[in-house]
Amino acid sequence: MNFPINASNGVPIFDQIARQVTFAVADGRLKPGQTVPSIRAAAESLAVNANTVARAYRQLQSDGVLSPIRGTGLEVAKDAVKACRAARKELVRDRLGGVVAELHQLGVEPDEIQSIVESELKKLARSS
Amino acid sequence: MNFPINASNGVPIFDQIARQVTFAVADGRLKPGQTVPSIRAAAESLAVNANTVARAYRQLQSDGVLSPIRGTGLEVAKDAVKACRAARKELVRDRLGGVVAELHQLGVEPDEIQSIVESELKKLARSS
Amino acid sequence: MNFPINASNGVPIFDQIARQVTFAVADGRLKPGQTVPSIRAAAESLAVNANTVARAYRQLQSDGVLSPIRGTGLEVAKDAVKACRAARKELVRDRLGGVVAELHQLGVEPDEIQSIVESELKKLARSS
Amino acid sequence: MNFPINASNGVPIFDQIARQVTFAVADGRLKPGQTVPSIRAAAESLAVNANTVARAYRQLQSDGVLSPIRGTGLEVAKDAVKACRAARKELVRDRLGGVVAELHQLGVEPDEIQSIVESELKKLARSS
DNA sequence: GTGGTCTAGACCACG
DNA sequence: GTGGTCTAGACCACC
Repeated sequence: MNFPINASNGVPIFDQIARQVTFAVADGRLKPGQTVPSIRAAAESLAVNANTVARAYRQLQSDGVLSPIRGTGLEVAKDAVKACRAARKELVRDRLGGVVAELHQLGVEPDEIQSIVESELKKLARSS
Repeated sequence: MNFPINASNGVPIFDQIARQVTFAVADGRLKPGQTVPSIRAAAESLAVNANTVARAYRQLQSDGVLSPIRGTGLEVAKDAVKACRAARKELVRDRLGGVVAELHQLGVEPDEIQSIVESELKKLARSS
Repeated sequence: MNFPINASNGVPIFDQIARQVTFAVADGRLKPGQTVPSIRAAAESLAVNANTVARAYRQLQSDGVLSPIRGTGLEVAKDAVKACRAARKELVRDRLGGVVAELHQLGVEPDEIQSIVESELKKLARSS
Repeated sequence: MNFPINASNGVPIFDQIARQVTFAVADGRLKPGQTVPSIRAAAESLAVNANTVARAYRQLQSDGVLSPIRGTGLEVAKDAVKACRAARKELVRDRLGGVVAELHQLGVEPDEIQSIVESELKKLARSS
C-alpha cells in the first residue's frame, strides 16, 4: 500500500486509492482474505485525510472488492479477483476509448494518435 | 459550426466548443477574417446555454484566436492559425499523455495500452 | 420533500433521505425528469448538514435513481421508476424478513409475531 | 449454549448472545441456579472473541439475569425468570414495532406489511 | 446558483 | 484498536 497520490490530477484522490486497490487485487498483489491497511494507517501513510480513505474503502465495499470484518478491519472479498480484473479492463478501455473518441471527433488522424501514444510511452520508459 | 456536444463527457461544454473552434482554425476549416456565429445563434444551434458559448468565446479571445469587431461580432484573428496549430498539438499531447501516464502508474503495460488504442481506433473507423 | 428525520433511529440519516426519495419515485410522488431540491436547500429544510444530503444524493446516483444536469441540479432518471419499485419491495422484504428471522431464531412463535405486528399497526393507525 | 451466531446481521454479536440467554431463561430452557458456560468455553463453542462473551455476560449481570458465584462462575439469578419474560416481551415488541413504524413512515400499507410477514413466516416454516 | 472534493475533528458502537 | 456517521467549513469547476 505505497503508491503516489497525485493531488492535482483531476482524478479525485478517493478514486485513485480505490483504483490502486482494485488493480492490486486484479494483479494478485493483494489476495482474497488479506486485510487492507486500516483507514487511519492508510490515511497517514498517504498523507491524506482519513475520511478520504474511508470513502475509497466504502466504494470498494459497494463494488464487492472489500468486505468488513467487524471490529477488525476490511479484507479483500473472496470473489473479488474476477470483478477487479473486469473493472481493470473496463477502466482501461474507458479511459483510452474516451480520449481517443474525443480526439477523433476533433479531427485528429488515427496515425497521429498512435504515434503520440508511442512517443509518450517511450518518454515514460526513459523516466522510470 | 455544427458539431455534437457531449454533455456527459467529463469535458466541460465550453471547452468542447473552444476546442472545436481552435481545431477548425488549425485545420483551415475556419480562416482568418471569417466571422463565427453570434453567441445566441451558436447557443441555439448547439442547444446550449448562451453563457456557456460566451465563456468559450471569451477564452478564445484571451487565447488570441478570436478578435472582436465592433458592432459586428467576432472574427478569427489574422495570426490565429499558428497559435491554433500549436494549441492543437499541445492538447493532443496533453490528453493522450495524461491518460497514458495515469494507466502506466496503475501498472498497465505499454503493449496493452497500444493494442487497446488500436482497437478503439478501428471501432471508430467502422462506425463512421 | 418534507418528511421527518429521526436522528436516533439507528438508521443513518443519509439512508433515510435516500429511502424517502426512492419511495417517492416508486409511489409516483416524484416523477422522472423532475428535479429534486438542491443539496443546500434540502439540507436547510431537513435541518441537516449539506454533506449528509450530498451523500444521500450520491448514493441515489450510483443506484441510477438520480442523474446530474450540469450546473443545474439533479433530476429523477428516466428509467428510475422500475428500479425504485424493485428497491422498495426489496427493502420492505429485507427489513421485515430480517426481524422475523431474528425472532424466529430466538424461539418466538409465528402466532405471537403476527399478533404483535397487528397490534403495532393498530397503534399506528390510531396515532395518525 | 449452542446456537448460531450471525456476524453479518447488523445485530451486535454480544447482543445476540445476551438475547439467547435471556430467551432461554424466559422459556425455561435455563433454570435459576443453573450455571452458564465459562466465558472461555462459550467463546470457543461460539467461535467468538472472549471479550464479546464477557460483554454479553456483563450486560446480563447488570440486567439481573446472571449473578456471580465466587470462584465458580455465573449462575442464572433466582428471580431472573420474571425479568426475562418481561425483557423478551419488550424486545419482541420493540423490534417489530420499530420496523413496522419505519415502514409505515415510508408509506407502506398495513396490508402489505402483514402479508409479507406472513410469507416470511411460511418461508421459515418450510426451511426448518 | 449548482454539485464535487477535501479537510478537520467529534462522537458512537463493536471486538 | 477497528469502521461509521455527522458536522463544519473551505475551495473548485461548471452553467
